[in-house]
Order: sequence, then structure tokens, then C-alpha cells
Amino acid sequence: MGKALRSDAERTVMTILEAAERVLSRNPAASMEQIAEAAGVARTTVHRRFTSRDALVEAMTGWAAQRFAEAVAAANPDSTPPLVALYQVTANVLRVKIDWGFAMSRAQDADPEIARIHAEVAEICARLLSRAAGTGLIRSEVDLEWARRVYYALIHESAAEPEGDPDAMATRLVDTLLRGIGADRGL
Amino acid sequence: MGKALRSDAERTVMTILEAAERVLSRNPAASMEQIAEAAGVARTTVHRRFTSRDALVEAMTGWAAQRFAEAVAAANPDSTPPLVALYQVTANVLRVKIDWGFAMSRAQDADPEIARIHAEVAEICARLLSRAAGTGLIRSEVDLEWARRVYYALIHESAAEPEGDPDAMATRLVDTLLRGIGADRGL
DNA sequence: AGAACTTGCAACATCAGTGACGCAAGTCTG
DNA sequence: CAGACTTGCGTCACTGATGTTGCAAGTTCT
Repeated sequence: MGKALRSDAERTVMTILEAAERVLSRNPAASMEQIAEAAGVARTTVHRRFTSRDALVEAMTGWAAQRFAEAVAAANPDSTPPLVALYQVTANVLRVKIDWGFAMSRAQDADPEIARIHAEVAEICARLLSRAAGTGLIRSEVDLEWARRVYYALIHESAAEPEGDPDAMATRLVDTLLRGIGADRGL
Repeated sequence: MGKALRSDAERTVMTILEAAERVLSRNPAASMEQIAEAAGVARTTVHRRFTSRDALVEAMTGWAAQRFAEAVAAANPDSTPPLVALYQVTANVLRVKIDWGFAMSRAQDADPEIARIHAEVAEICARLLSRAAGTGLIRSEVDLEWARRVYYALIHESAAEPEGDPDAMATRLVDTLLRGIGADRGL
């Protein structure tokens, strides 16, 4: 980590990151030129701030991973009652995912440090689901790994078309996750 | 549509399509070179059979869309009882999606004709869900467009990690779709 | 068998995207 | 205010991917 950047440079970096997310989420193959244009900045400036294209994407995924981890941690997923935590985590994560969908989708083939953050979050999520199963919130015959995958898939789908506020989206999401779309049939 | 191809050329085309799916699903930015290599064919041959990279991808999406439509139609989704049709459609589509995941994901920004096929399938799916709601299979307060999105998302997630036979996957999927992962709480 | 077709190979042309540099003009910061 | 930093612009070099062509060797079809 070189020197601290001057305030205007810091602002430029952030502007570029946001523009890159906007452009790349629409077209993952977009050029640096298009990103620079969207950021209202010269192409050379982008190259000055980020050594390479990969470095830019890496910076994006790193930033997003950070916010992702914060969003999950802020919901106290290990100490709050499972159902409450589930809502809270969902709403918080949706807020991040809506703005950083592309960056978050790139976590797998990124820096090991970033992959670690995501793995850690995944584990927190697994623990939360496990606690939920323990309190009878989740049917005992449900495979928890499958449950986690479904949860992630619903978040992904939900964030793809933001509508209304994240809290309402979270409510619908958790409701669907727990009850599905079917009618409650007699047992 | 030029002349009919000779049998060996026809085989080559199919080999390339399958190799392209395999390669591109792992790395969407893979080069023609890599695709040719995976197909066990010279790069020039790929270019002979497909005018451009886009043409190749287009051919893939077209082929996949065809099989997709067939898979759905084969389940008689408009005449079979909703619950049966849902299982049947799911199993059939999973079989296609497992092998043509990349090609199917490219339907949106493809040829209008291909987009039309997918739109038609989506409508069939919407009708099926509507019938399911009519028979009380789906809770009345559930938004059917959201239901369709969730259904698609589950298929996508399921096909991402094929395990066991498609029928078992379909069973788990439909179960999750209708009942969610939560316990059946008293009403 | 013979005509028509297909493929691999090698060579070539092109092009878009990437990345680097220096300089003049503008912006921060102490 | 003065020095340090940042940016836009023009320019250049480089690379990898794309797409084409001609020809010799092999395959299909009748």
C-alpha cells in the first residue's frame, strides 16, 4: 500500500469503482474505455489508479466483499434469534448486493484473501441455518448445504430486479425461503 | 440456409457446439482457439463452420432453445394436472439445462427468434403456475411473476451442481419450491 | 472409382483493447 | 502562496484474438 492518496484522487478512485460496477454489471466484457467514460474520466486516469484491468476488478471485489462482510456482521447473526437474524441479514445483504452485484459475483476467481472473506460469510450463514434448524425453524430433513444454496439463489434473484425497499424484499424472500410458494396442506 | 452439410461436417458442427458449451460454461471469455482445441479440431475449421464468434454462440443458444422448448412441451404442461406437470417439466428442463447451461443463459441478448422461443416457454410456465394457483396448489397471495422467477432461480441453482439423477433433483426442487425449507407451523 | 466435399496446416492481414509516457493545465494542502 | 499532486490529452508500442486464403491429404457419396 503506497502513500495515502490525496482527497481528490480518493474521490476519483471511488467514482471509477462505482462506474465500473454499473458498466460491468450490464456488460462484463466492457472495455476500460467504456468504464472511464461512465466515470467521466480519461482512460489514462483509470490506468493510473489501477495497474491493470484485473487490478480494477480485484479492487471492486475487495470493496464489495468488505461491505458484504460488514452487512452480515451488523445483523449479529450468531447471537440474535435465528428468525430475526435471517431477516436482518437478508435486508442488509440485499442493500449491498443491489449496488455491487457484479463485484460480488466475481468472488470465486479472485484473490485468495477475498475468497476467504466470502468463505467466512458462508460459514456464518451455515451456522445461522444450523441454529435455525436447532430451534425447529427449519425442517429437520432438509439438507443445510442445499438450504444455503437456495438462500443464496433467492438473494441473487431478488437483487436482480430491485423493487421497493430492501426490507419489503427481504420479507418476501424469507417468507418464500421458509414456506415456499405452496399452500399449507394438512399433514 | 445454404446447402445441406455432408454427414461428417454435420458431426463436426455438433462436436464444436458441445465443446463450446463445455469450455464457455467454465470461462465465458474463452477464445476460439480453446474451443477448437476442446473439440479436437483446427481453429480454422471452427471459423469455416461459423462465420464469427457471435454466430457460434448464436448457434449454441438456438440449439439449446430448441431442446428447451421440446423438454417443456414433452411434459404436456397445459393438459396434465399441475403438480404432475410441474415435476415432469422440472425433470425434463434440468436434463437440458445441465448440458446447455451457458447457451441457455445467453437467451436474452440473442436473436429475436431465440428470444421468442424463451418468451413462449416463459408463458407456458406462467400458465402452468396459474393453473396451479387455480387448483389451490399455490397460496393465493403469492405473486405469480415472483413465483416464476423463484422457480427459474431454483432450476438454475440446481443445474449448477448436478448430483444424482435429474428426477431426484426435480423432486427436491419442487419440494423446496412449494414448501420452502421451513417447518410446517400451526396456522 | 471419381467427383465433390471437408479438414489441417501455415501464413497473412486486421483490429480492438491494454498499458506506458511526457507535458501542460488545473487542484489540494500545509 | 508555493510546492506537490492529479488529471486530460496526444501518442506510441504491444499483444492476443479474429477472420481469410490456398493447398495438400483424407473422407463421403453416388
